[in-house]
Amino acid sequence: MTKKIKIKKEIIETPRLMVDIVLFKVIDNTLKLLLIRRGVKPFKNMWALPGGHVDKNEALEKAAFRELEEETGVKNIYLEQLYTFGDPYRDPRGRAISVAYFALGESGQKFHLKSATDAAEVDWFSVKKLPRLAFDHKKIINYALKRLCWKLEYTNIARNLLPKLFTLSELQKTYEVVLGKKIDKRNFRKKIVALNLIKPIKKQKKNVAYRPPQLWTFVAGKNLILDKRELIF
Amino acid sequence: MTKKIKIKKEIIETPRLMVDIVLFKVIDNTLKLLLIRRGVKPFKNMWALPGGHVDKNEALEKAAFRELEEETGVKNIYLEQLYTFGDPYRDPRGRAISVAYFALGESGQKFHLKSATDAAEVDWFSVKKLPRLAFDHKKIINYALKRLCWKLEYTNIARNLLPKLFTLSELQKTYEVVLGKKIDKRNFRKKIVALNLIKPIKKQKKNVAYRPPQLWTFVAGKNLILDKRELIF
DNA sequence: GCAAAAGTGTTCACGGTACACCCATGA
DNA sequence: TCATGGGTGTACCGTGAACACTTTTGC
Repeated sequence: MTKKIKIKKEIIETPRLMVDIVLFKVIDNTLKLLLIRRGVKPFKNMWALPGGHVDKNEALEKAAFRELEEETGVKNIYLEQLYTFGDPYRDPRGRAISVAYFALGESGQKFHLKSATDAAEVDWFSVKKLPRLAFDHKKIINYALKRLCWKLEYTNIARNLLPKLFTLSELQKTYEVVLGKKIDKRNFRKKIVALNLIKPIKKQKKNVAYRPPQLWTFVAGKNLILDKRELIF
Repeated sequence: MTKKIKIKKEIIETPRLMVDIVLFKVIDNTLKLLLIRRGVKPFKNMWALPGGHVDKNEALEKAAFRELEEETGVKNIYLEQLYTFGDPYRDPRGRAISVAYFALGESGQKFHLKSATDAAEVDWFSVKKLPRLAFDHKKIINYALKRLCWKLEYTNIARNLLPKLFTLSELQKTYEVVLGKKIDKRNFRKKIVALNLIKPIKKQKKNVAYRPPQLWTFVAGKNLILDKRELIF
């Protein structure tokens, strides 16, 4: 070890700080998330969440965006902080805490997945068929899944899972896939429309071999919490 | 091997990791929180949240308990993680991120407040009359207040603000003080009792100059999320 | 005309809210 | 007997859930 390290150690012995990102996306009517295959030790060749170290003067969120793009090529997504995992033994290399981020990609959006030195492979996995995961990433994912389900029901976060224009059936399908349950079509439409979060646009979807559906778009340009739960964030 | 050392070197360039604690308690029918007057620079003599550095191999929650006790003498409280604040310029000494914790003390509980070298003074402040605060602590407190209001309505977290035995009026008062609004007595009782979270015990409160009230206690030994919101955590 | 998804209303149960009076005790 | 907080019930409204048929298009 160099002298520099020694000095730093004396000043403040602080844990390493990292970010990990759980990126969800609905693909083929399935809720999927993005994983990388680790190209380096520890857990080499095992699947893990994209993530890495926070730079000395880098905002946490920026580190999350950067690591995601470096390791997977993904950018332009919705991102919010999830929870900070700090178990002293969660990383075999030594103490490291991870600020986990929760991210959503638009259903239609094409990502140009690319791998990197430390991410030998990148791929989408159904949340129902996850491989064994490195570190405590399984725990982080479970937490993210709960957050996603909750936010879908009590916020307009679905906007980040859908393209600008969509049909009510597509919206409903998104809810069903994420929540893992069937929803009554009439009740769903009534409720969603009553919330005034989406509005119909003049166009209809064309060239479908059945009655052309109305296209809708989200009204507000930002993410909202519905009713009293505005208190949460 | 050389490579390994190189990685270590990079890792050392990590932000400092700290914890801050927002401890709430109801005193004299007012929602208060615990602050320290800083005994050291920066922000010397200014009021701030209790908190400090996380030790190299210390769990985050443990660091929060430790710092709180060291700086204020307070122990045996309810604690949960709130949010991680990581703005690069939040600390004038240089990059530091803070994992904020949210804590609750029992209304009757006596704390032996004591000051320390870095906490020259310790005191409770009404959330409505807070002094100017060091760092971004005002922001952290606002966030904690929202979390508290929300959790009070959708979880049984009130258990941590009250002593083992309490009257329904005391419970209602706690809700009113935290939420900052009057609640109808009959509706409150109906709702609370219907939730089956509390049960009456045989004893009544004695030596009061009016009809002696029934004493109640929380049923479950742990903290719960009510109804569908079990999804959140 | 048929396949395929779009679109549409009513009924019922339950939880939230508004609202006012009598009760038990100590002084 | 009075002052003080304790304790109780009913009526109304809005939201959530259950449930089935007609419509519009492309082929």
